Amino acid sequence: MAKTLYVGNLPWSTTEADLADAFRPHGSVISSRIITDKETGRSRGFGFVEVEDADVENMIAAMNGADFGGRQVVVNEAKPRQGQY
DNA sequence: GTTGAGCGTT
Repeated sequence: MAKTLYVGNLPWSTTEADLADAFRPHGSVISSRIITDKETGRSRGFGFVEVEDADVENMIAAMNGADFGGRQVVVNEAKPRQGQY
């Protein structure tokens, strides 16, 4: 099983690989995604990380407020999206 | 060559 984490306050240059690298040591990362602007292609400054259900709490505790590229990232459980059930 | 509160694609 997996859950999705919302990651905000990211530097503009952050990539999905950077997210995965940062979260991997704290739990099982299924996938990572950076939200980019459809019109400009630039990063919106936030992303999502899909991790194992059992590691969600540990991931948030370990990464929420952590220093990432010089900025303190915000990590929370993502809101449910349309079409999940 | 910019910005900074906010929840994403099939």
